[in-house]
Order: sequence, then structure tokens, then C-alpha cells
Amino acid sequence: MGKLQKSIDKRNALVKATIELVNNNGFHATPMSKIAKMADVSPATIYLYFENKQDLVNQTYMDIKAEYTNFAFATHNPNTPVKEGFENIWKRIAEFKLKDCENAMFLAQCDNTPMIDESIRQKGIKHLQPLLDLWERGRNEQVIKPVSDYLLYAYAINPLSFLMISQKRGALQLSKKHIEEAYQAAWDSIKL
Amino acid sequence: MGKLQKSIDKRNALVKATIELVNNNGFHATPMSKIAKMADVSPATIYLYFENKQDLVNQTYMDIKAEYTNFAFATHNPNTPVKEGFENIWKRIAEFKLKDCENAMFLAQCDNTPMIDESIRQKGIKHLQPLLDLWERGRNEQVIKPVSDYLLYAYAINPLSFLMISQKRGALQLSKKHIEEAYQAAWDSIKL
DNA sequence: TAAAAAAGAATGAACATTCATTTTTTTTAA
DNA sequence: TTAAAAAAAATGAATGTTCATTCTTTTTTA
Repeated sequence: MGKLQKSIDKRNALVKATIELVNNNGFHATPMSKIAKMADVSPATIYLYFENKQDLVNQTYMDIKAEYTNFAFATHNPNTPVKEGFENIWKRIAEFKLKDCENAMFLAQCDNTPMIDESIRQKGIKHLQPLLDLWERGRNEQVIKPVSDYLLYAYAINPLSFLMISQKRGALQLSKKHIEEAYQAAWDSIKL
Repeated sequence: MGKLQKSIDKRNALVKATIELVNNNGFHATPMSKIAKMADVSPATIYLYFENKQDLVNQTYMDIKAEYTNFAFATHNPNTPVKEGFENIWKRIAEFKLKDCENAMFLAQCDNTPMIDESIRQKGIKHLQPLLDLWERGRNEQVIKPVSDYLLYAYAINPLSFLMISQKRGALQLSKKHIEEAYQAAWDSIKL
């Protein structure tokens, strides 16, 4: 195993430990020493890979956000009809949030608290552009309600985060049928 | 001013300071010393009113949750038709979240992070019973989709939290028209 | 063998909570 | 009614701990 691979592995271990610990305890209740221990590394080593704790969390956020949107848009074709395109993206997002729950929980926590630097969060939003483009087309074709992106996002996408958190807490177990129901609710809320 | 009133005032000041500071910095980045300073009280005094920091936040959550649901259901009449009843409750909730933004933000943060003891959060959920009853009736009358309360909540109510947070961040300014659009999306997502 | 990477221990700041006093309020007795 | 005494409430200053970060030494790699 080369030096580079070893470095990548170590960085990945740190990111992974950060996600798990922050998910369970929150940012400020997660000491660097615990992150180090979980990643099997000395606390001092973290500072070879990251500037400080804030930077570690910012980078973790950016990493996972990119992974998330890559997955969401991997099968997206900008030329398909709006309805079909939306269903595809929505289901990819649902799949990510439910299969890759740890990562999605982390993103949700970052987006709902003052944990991440605001400038970093802003950058993360840009990754969603393909979905915003689709919605713009949908509005033009009068397939989607003529309302703002925020509103569409609030009803079509954001509820998945709530369902995911509820599932993580053990409040419910989302089956294929539930996903289909959720998709219908999402589409009903934004379609014209 | 009697002794009792003075105590109540002091407790209220502590609760208010807690909300403001936790909203802006999160639970763990809010020191007791700052809460004390903002409430114009010695740090030691907090411990006359609350057992410890966790208890302070738990009690704050319970207080605000009760205030929220009282407001939401104040004008609710269990005998009105489902659609009308839902519109009324929804609009009361929207009003609370947008007018009493500080309090609503605090609840959202509590519900989206491991900040509050889980047992306390569970208690808070019970306050929503009138809405769950309405939904049950709606399902029986085939006015509302035959799906779980979690799903209905995720689409009909939770998006308001997202919109509220976005507004607080300055991403958008919710007008009467936006509220109406949001209501339509909420109803469209759950109606049969 | 030199340079880079990693380690563990050390440092100093921040913090929740407690402690020893002081201030305020209430009670008692003239 | 008043003022002294007792009780309660409030305070600011410790206390001891936890933690992010840095420093010095050791280990690994080139």
C-alpha cells in the first residue's frame, strides 16, 4: 500500500468517524480526541489533514454533499420529460437518504443548525442546479406550479429528511410502499 | 412587585436568553455564563431555578412546545369538516412559525438534533393529538390519503420549518401569497 | 541518513457547577 | 409601627474538568 493510499485511508477514516460521532452527539459534544480514537490515529495527526475542528467538519460536509448530489443526478438526463425526470431524481434522492442514512443524517444536521460556516453551506447549494433547471423547465411547460424553488424544495424534497430522521429514531420503518406514497405526495404538492 | 412575580420574571428571562443564544450558536456553544449575563443574573442563580444546563434546555423546550400547540389549536373545533379544520390548524401553525420565529426556530433545532433528552421530545409529540385525530377522521371519510401520520406530517406540516429556517437565513421573505401557495402545496400533498 | 509523518504528552483556555458571602425579604417581638 | 433577627435568594469568585491545539520526540518512508 503506497503512502498516498495510506493518507487517503486515514483522511477517510477521520471523515467517517466525524460523521458517526457528530450524528450521535452533535458537533460540540464531539471531542477531537474521540474522533482520533475512532479513526485509530493520534489527535495531533488530525491537524496534518485538517486545519482545525471547524475545517474538519466543513470538509466533511462538502465531501458528503458532493457524494450525495453525484448519486442523485448520476442517472439524470436533461432531455427527458419533466415529470419523468423529476421522478428519477426524487427516487435517487430517496434511495440515498434511506440507504446511506448516516451520511444523509449528517447533512441534515448541518443544514438545520449553525454548525457549518454559512459560506460553505452556500457552496453546497450550487450542487442542486440540475434539479433547479428541471423545475424551471417544468414551470415554463406548465407542468409544475409557478412558485419559487424554495417552495418546491420544501414540499418535494425536504420531507424526505424528516422521514429519514424519524426512521433513524426508530419511529417508523420505511418500506417500498411508503416510498411510493411519499413520492406521490411530493409530486402532488408541486404538479400543476 | 411581589416575590413570586419577580421569580417568574427571572425564570422567563432565563428561558428567553436560552432560546436566543441556542438559536444563534447551538446548545454546546452557549455557555451558562452568557445565558446568565443576557438574563441579567449571576450564573449561580440559574441553579436556583434549574437543576443543570440540560434541565434548563429541556424545560425551555417543554414551555415553548406547549405555547406552540396552544396557539395552533386555540381556534380548533373538532366538529368542523376535515378540510376546513385542517386549513385552520395549518394557518395557525404557519402564523406561529412566521410571527414567533425565535421560538419556532428553537423547537426546530431541538427536533433536528440530539440536544434534547429523547423522553422529553416524546412528551412534546403528545401535544399534537388534535391534529392526529383530525387526520384519522379525514382518512375515514376518504378526504385524506390513507397513509401514516408520519407521512402526512412530513408533507403537510414539516415543510413550514424549512421555509421558516430559510426565511430566518434571509434566503427569502414569505409574503401572504407565499403562505397561500404553501398551504395549497400542503393540502394537495395529503388530500384524496 | 535525511526528511516526512505520526505519536503522546503538555498547555492553556473555556466551561459547568459549587462555595462562601452578601443582600434582600420575611418574621418576630417590643 | 418599627427594628432586630432569622430565613431565603442572589451573588461573584473559586474549583476541577474537559477540550482544542501545539510541542517535542519517535517512527516510518524515501
